[in-house]
Amino acid sequence: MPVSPLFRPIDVAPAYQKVADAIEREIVNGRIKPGDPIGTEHDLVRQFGVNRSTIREGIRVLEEGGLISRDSSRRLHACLPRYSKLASRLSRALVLHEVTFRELYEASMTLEVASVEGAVKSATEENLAELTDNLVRSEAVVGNPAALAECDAEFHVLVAKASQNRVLQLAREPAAQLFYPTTEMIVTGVAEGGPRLVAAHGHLIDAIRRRDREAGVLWTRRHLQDWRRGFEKIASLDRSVEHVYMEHAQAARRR
Amino acid sequence: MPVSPLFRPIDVAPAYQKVADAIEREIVNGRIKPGDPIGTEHDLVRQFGVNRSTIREGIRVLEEGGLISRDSSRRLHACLPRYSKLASRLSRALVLHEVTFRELYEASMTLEVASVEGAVKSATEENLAELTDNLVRSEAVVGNPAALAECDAEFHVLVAKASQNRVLQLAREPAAQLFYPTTEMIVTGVAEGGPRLVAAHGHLIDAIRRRDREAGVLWTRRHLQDWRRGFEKIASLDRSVEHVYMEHAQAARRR
DNA sequence: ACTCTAACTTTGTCGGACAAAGGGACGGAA
DNA sequence: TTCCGTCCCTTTGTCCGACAAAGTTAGAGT
Repeated sequence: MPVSPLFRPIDVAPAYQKVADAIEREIVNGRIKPGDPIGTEHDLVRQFGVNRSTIREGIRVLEEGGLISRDSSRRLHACLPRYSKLASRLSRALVLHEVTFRELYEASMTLEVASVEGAVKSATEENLAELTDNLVRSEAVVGNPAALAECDAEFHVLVAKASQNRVLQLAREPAAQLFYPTTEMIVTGVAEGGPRLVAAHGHLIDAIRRRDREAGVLWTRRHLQDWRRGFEKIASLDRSVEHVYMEHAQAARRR
Repeated sequence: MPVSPLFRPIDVAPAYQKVADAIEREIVNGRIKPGDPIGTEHDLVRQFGVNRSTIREGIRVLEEGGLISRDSSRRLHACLPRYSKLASRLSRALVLHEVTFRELYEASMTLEVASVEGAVKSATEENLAELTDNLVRSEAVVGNPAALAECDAEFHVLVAKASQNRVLQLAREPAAQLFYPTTEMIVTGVAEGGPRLVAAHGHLIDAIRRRDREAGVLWTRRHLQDWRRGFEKIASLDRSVEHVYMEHAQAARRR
């Protein structure tokens, strides 16, 4: 028969984990706000009553999670986790899970269409200015695949931003980090790829400005189908994403 | 004038970071496969030629990133990052960014509909069996809000799994981790909420089995609109997600 | 008030140490 | 021979103390 619950389960966890959890709690529940200083390692040693090595292990955990970081003088402070850094963790995981380009393509078809729909509904003048600026820069580098691919990635980040939906912004980022690097390969291999890409961006901006949902969705679909056609000229959609693409994500994380 | 590029930039990073990067590279590019042992801390001390404290800090970074973990005997081995753990990082970030329930709702409307469409197209018999099993368990706890909310969360994970699209699975998880805990509050406060939820699940399984895309989309929309109506009885959609919901995510992470 | 320097702090790394827990080997019992 | 218990070794988590490099602060001098 079950004994009466005289004792609560004891929280048994390594000290460094408890340190990390304690600091995380204070940040997540808002008692420590982003930007607030955390104190020196020595402070934490005194407060938690554990050794500095233990504190440092706890700090590493939080740092990797993006909850705290070190400023120019290496002092600790809480901070807002950055989407691109978090997303690169996810990209890495997707690579390890050996997802296929088909999965990437189909998920992106959903996520990018939703982004554009959001942008059509909610884009501000500032968003449109950013997008237009991006378009101008894209046109200038249409013959340079690496630079154009980078512009393309930025363009879609800006579209997602224009949707004013941060959940969507975050949800699309991991796939995008793996998806858009291939753009470089495609516009390198397919001559008309660059101009088509830039033209599609132009139509998309236009649709967003005119708040024309139909057109936005249509051009997003076309844009992605272009990608697909280009990609299928160089590889099968059922190939899994390989580690080479991670180099982009890693570079983005450090940036 | 620019000097000729005689020297490459020196990679200046803390030793623990280099240790983490080196191990990460081996895992991501496949030379160390998930499940492979990493060796003891002492081994790594010898291989990298740095102090054990330094090795340990590097290990914490990788552990937090989900790339390595310790088995029952605390030995290190590479592993496939788990979606729920990664997603809880993202949920945490969303809370810190103070996203609103409206953002969560609108993003989920997209993500869950896409999941169901994928499930309608690709669900296997095994997927259907899992879903049906979940339904049976849900019916058994329809009067218990906490247990029902848990079943609901699991149901939608299973639907995403049935889509066979791991990118989508991962993309929807962060929003879901914040979204579904509210279910408990809703079915507690709204008497007919529980039965309606279970009924919707039943219709969804039916649609997936019949490969009826229209019905799948319809019932997903209804299901989410039910959530919305229920939620608006207890709070505004424009309220931001608060830290209390993180407790669920934290519990899920440790599980 | 401004600048330059010297003293102090903080971080990153190192070396060694020890208790607790687990794994493995060895020997004895069934 | 196979099973089981004990002893030893390894590994991890934690602690202590130390030091160089880089940054910060305070104070002296102009």
